[in-house]
Amino acid sequence: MPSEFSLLRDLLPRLNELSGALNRGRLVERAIDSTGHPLDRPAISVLGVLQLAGRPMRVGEIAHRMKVVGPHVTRQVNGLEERGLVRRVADPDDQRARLVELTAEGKAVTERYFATVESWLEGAMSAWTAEDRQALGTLLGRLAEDLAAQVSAMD
Amino acid sequence: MPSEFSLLRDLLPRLNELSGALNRGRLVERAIDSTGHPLDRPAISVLGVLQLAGRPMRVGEIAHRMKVVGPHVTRQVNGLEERGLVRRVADPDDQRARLVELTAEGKAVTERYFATVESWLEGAMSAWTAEDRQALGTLLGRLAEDLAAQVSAMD
DNA sequence: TATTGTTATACTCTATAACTATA
DNA sequence: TATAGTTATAGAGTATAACAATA
Repeated sequence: MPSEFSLLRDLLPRLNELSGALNRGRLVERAIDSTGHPLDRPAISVLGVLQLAGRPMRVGEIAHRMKVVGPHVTRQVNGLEERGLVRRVADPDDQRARLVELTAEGKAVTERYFATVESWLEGAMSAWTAEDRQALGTLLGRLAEDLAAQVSAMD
Repeated sequence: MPSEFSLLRDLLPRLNELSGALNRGRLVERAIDSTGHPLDRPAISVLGVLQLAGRPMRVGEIAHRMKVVGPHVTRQVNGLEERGLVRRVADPDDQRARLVELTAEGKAVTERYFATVESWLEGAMSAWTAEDRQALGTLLGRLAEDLAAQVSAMD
């Protein structure tokens, strides 16, 4: 009989391969090329957070979603503002804070980026059934949740 | 009816959450603490490659498996050698090259690390059925493969 | 005094370039 | 001249510390 399924031997290497395929293929970098702006990964990540939120956000809020610290977002926003992709506006509720919002060009750039990424994913998974897509999404979500719970339990 | 399953909305965020859960929890760093050596991620990665291969390897071979360039591995091996976790021995087949092999202490450290990681994975996934574990492994492997093929097709 | 954000600095990981030694 | 490895340097990404302004 075949030896039992092992998380260490059978699951961890798959996770490594996946992250390798994403990095090695420089998929993010190629999708950024399609935007016409020389952005880097954290910059496009800021744009993506704003786009998905669909509203202006504080620096601290963006940092929280990206799981990074504030100063890092400040620097990215500075660069994006210089390029005219975001602007800072006053926060009516708190004069200490300002809100970061996408400009029209920023929105267009982000939409081009997302469209490119989606078309590649569709290309890679064209042979997948709807059931398998759904199953992967569900299982991945569950793993992320269970790992987060495990981490909490360890603290 | 519910809107259709979207790779962009339903799969990509799950991948992000997973990588977030792994990084945010600093799982690798905690597992390293269990080894009793102040190693960093690339260093433990070199040890893991050697352990999984089960034989001495060339620097270039290690770099290939880690998907990084040679000089990076050289630096890691230098550090590991100073700590007595690996040693360099002559390659009988090619005098230009040397082989990197684990010392007894290096093996012990790697085994402690792997055991810790596995116990956490087991803890996180204790409620998972064997079928779901297997399904996730299979689907992840397939996704990694299909993405790699997509990248090849784009070159 | 607590919180939001910024500036300045430093650290980790990985890459490129130039060089040495052997094939 | 090609290949394996090393040394030195540089860059991207993110963190910590110190500070300013407002609550």
